[in-house]
This record gives sequence, structure tokens and C-alpha cells, in this order.
Amino acid sequence: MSIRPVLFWFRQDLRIADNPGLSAALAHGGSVIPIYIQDESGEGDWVPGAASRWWLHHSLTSLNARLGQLGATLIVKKGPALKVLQEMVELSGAQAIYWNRRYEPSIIQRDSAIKSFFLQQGLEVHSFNGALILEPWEVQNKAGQPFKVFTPFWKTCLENLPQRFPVAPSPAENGSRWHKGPAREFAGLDVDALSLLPAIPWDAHFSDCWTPGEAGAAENLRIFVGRAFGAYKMQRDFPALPGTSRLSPHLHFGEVSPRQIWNFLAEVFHEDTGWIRSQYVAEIGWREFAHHLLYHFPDTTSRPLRPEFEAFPWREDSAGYRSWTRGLTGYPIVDAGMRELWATGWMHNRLRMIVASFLVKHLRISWSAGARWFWDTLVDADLASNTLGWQWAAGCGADAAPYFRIFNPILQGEKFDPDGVYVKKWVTELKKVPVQYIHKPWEMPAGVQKLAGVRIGVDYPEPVVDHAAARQSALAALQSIRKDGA
DNA sequence: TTTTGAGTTGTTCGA
DNA sequence: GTCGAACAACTCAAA
Repeated sequence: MSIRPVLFWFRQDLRIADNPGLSAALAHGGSVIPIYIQDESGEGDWVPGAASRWWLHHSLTSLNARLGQLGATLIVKKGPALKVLQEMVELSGAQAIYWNRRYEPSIIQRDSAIKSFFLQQGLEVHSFNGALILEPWEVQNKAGQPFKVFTPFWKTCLENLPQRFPVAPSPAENGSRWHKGPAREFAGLDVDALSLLPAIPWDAHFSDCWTPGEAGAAENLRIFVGRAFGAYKMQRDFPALPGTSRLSPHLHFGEVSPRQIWNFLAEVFHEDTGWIRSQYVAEIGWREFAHHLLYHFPDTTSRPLRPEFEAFPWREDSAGYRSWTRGLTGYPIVDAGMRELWATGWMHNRLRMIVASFLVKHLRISWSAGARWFWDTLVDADLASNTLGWQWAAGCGADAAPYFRIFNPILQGEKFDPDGVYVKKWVTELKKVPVQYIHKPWEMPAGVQKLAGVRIGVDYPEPVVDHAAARQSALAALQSIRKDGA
């Protein structure tokens, strides 16, 4: 009796190591055909943005090379996933399909349909957790409901976690039963044929900042834990310092999983379990919480979790929005963040809060517009985290910022970039501005502007809004949606 | 069921 | 300059 092959469908789990679905496929007994499908029709309203596609291109290229070293060929396809999988099943005679789960609403819908279709056809279909510490349905409060507050959510998670997670056996340990044969056997495409790279050369500097792929992720993790993990709580808020992990895009594409990070920390710290309650691990917890919320409240990608915000008086302001996207608001810390995003496909977390607060509170432009811009420009764009982050900033989400928490872009700059090093890196026209003016350059007297080689209002804009006035206006708008109608 | 304490990341004002 | 209080009311989670 010959054993028919099995398909392993790569999605947002672009790694070989500790990949539960892949490992299970390799253990099945049949030879394994690895496949990647570009299925934009399945992504609903959230087709991956330009920066994300750039990352995906390089991550797939890297995965392809790695599989080649292992003696396997990645079959790259394009089209609706169900149709492509059907073709693959017919061509290969596969008897089983394996994948790791995703949690976006439209993807859950698509994958459920695919699963029941093939089960009806008499195939085996197996899906796994390759992306989360705990899946959204594995955590609930004592009333059996999903959590809406982070602290009790994470506390509950931590009470239910092992010291180490079991590691999925690697392909070598599984005997590497890859399907042999050229990609053309299944009419596979080159990664290039997916046209993932931007048409305009906007990504010129991305490759200076990033090494997409499993090896880059592992290296990044090693360096972060070796150098910055210990001082994370102290340094993570200072964007001029290399205080953060920069693992977010690697995590989004599954080049490394949170369970691998967990196990790595457990290994590094041995008996000393203090790391479990560290600020960094809590940030991993926020990623989990974001997935928990997206799964249980799928509408939140476009609608506020707190319904009273449906009535919030957002402004239409295309000029203001444009100044925000371009990094030309006249507030140096905001502009630096937006320019870092444009240049590198990433923005420091402190800056994400500052620029988000500025868009929704100072310009009073809807958080959805900001979420869309981030979606298109972030290499780590993730529907769960992006939705949570923007609703949090706008005050309309879970654990939202209180209405009165309106970031002052001058104070935030002075607090978290005291020497202006970060601002000067990204807003180069302010390079020679004395430090006492770096976060409020409009206060520079004419003589100082001359010495600094910059004319405010000519070489660098005046503030698009006055902070105090914008603050008052935001407070009034928030007052207007109060439940008591006062 | 009712009650109680608490809730990522802040700013401003006045003493 | 520093410090504490005020800034809404609500909802969540658990006792």
C-alpha cells in the first residue's frame, strides 16, 4: 500500500523550526509538499499593504532557500486558496492538508470553509497553533466570557502556562520526508511572480534595517536578549536608544513564535524565573490580548468597541491628514516618527502612541484613517495589534486611554527624546537647532533660526494646530459623546 | 447578587 | 522646580 503525499500550507508561519503544523505533516507518513498561496481574495478588507508585501517577498525568498537546502521545493501559487488547494490535491493525489491557524475574521471564515470542503471530500485536514502562546478560546474569565482588560487577562494566562513549551520536532528529526520533484510539476511560480515589491523604489532603505526570514529573526532575538532585555523597562521608551526587540515583523510572519521566545528566555535564565513577569514578556502578552480581542470582537477592525464612539465628531481634514502622513505637522517628535515609518517600514512604540494621539486628538481625524496608513506602511502590520493600538489611542477600545489623556507632543519629545537625537535623525532640517528649541522650533527667535539654518514656515512648517486649542477642542468633542448627555 | 477595587504608556494646575 | 490632586464615568473581574 503506497502512502499518498500530504500538503503543508505555509501562511503566517514562515519558519522551519518549532513549526507544529509542519512537524505534524512530516510525521504523517506521506511525503510532504510545502506550498504557499497568495490569496488576496481571502483577506477581506485587509489585503496586505505595501510594506508588508515587501517583507513577505523577502521572507518567502528566504524560506524557499532554506527549504532548498533541506531538499524540498516550495510550491508558490496565486489565487483563491480553496481553488488552488483543490488543484494541488488533484495533481498530487494528496490525502491530507496541514496548516497553522490565523485569527483574522475573514481568514477564519475562509479557512473554515476550506476545512469542511476537504473533510467532505474524505481528506484529512489538521490545523495547529503556531502563532500564539494561548489561543483566543483557551482563555476566559470566571464567568466564561472573554477578557476586556489586559491585566486580569495576562494574569490568567500566566497562571496556566508551563515552564517550557514542548518543541515541535524539526524536519531532520522527522526523517525529512519531503516530496521530490521540480516546482513545474505543480506549475509553481517564482516568488518574483507574486509582484510583492513596490512599483516605486520607496523601500530603498528597508534592507538596511531588516533581515526578513527565520535566520534574521533568530539573530534578532539573540541580540535583543543578550543586550537590551535586561534594561528593557528602563530604555524601551527612548526612541534614540536600541531598547526594543524589533521582533514585531518576524513575529507577524511567524519567522519566530512567542513560544520560541518563551522557551529561549527560560533557557537563558534557568532557575531565575523573574523574566516571566518582565515588562518585555508583558508586551508579548499584549500581542496575545490583541488576538483574543480580535477573535471575540471581530467587528472592531472597523467599529469602535465602545459603542458611544459611533457618535464621535471626527473631522474630515485631508490637508491635516496629508501633513501627518508626510511628517510635516510642525511638531518635530510627530514628524520624526512619521518619517521613520516611511523610511524604514517601522516606528518605535513610543512614537506610535504619540503620532496616533496627535491624529485622533489634535487633528481629530478618525482612528480608522490612521489604522489604514499604518496598515500600508508598517512591515509589521498586524490586524489584531493594529486594531487594538488604534482603538486604545482613540479611547474607544479595550482598556482605552481615559478621555483626558491627550499627549502633549512637546512634553513627550522633551521627556523621551531629551537631547533631540531621535528628532534630528529623521527631521534633518532641524539638525542644527539648539536643544531648548528642538521640540518647539516655532519659538526660535529669528536670529537663532538663522544660525540653525532653518526658517520656520519655509524650510520646516509652523505647527498645523495649536496644542492648547486642539486639546480643548478634543476635550469638548469627548464631552459631547458622554452617556449622560451633559 | 452585590460590592469593591482597579484599570499600559498623561497633562495641567495650583500650592 | 517639585509635588499631589484633579481630570468622568464606566466597566470589568473577582470576592
